[in-house]
Amino acid sequence: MTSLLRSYSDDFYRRSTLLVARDLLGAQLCRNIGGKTVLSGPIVEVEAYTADDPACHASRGKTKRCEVMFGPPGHAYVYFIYGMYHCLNVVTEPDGVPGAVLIRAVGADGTDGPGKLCRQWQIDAKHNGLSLIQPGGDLWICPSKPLKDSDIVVTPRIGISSAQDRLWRFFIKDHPAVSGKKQAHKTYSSRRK
DNA sequence: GGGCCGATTGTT
DNA sequence: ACAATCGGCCCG
Repeated sequence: MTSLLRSYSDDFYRRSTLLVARDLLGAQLCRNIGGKTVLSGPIVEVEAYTADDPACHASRGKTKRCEVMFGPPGHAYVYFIYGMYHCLNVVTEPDGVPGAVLIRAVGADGTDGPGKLCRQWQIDAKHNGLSLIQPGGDLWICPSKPLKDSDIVVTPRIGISSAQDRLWRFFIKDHPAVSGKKQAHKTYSSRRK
């Protein structure tokens, strides 16, 4: 197996949030804890959030919580939700333009769902704003062979009440770690414009 | 300062 | 269907 000590540069993240979301599927999310323990697994489920999107934390302007989304791409946006969970996002778009991809599931033991991923990988508010482009750091993302469009499924995003017409959730077809399996879906290659 | 709500999850 | 659990956000 090839080394995990590689990572996407900020050029990868300084693009359309929807493209970054799609391209993150299959990439290896990697985690060092205390400088030694390494966790890793392929990203299998993501969601996109953008500036003109009513479901996005940044849609009504910059606040203390979401300010990282307005910063440079390739950094972690970690927020606290429902009084008990953290969720991990990757910041996208050029510096000054908000955008992020929510990491909903990783193909490692028991890491389905964004809340459980952060709990099990010990990701919390102290990682908010952290750069993800240093291989071997606390948290980074290692490139992988691109997936075929026919292996990707799109659906509305989970847990939001607005913008249900946007098919901005992407996951790897038939992957066991994907959450919310009962949802209706379409293949990425047949998505409507 | 107060009240409401949430990009979740596990139980009833 | 609903409880757990609490910081963020908006209003006043």
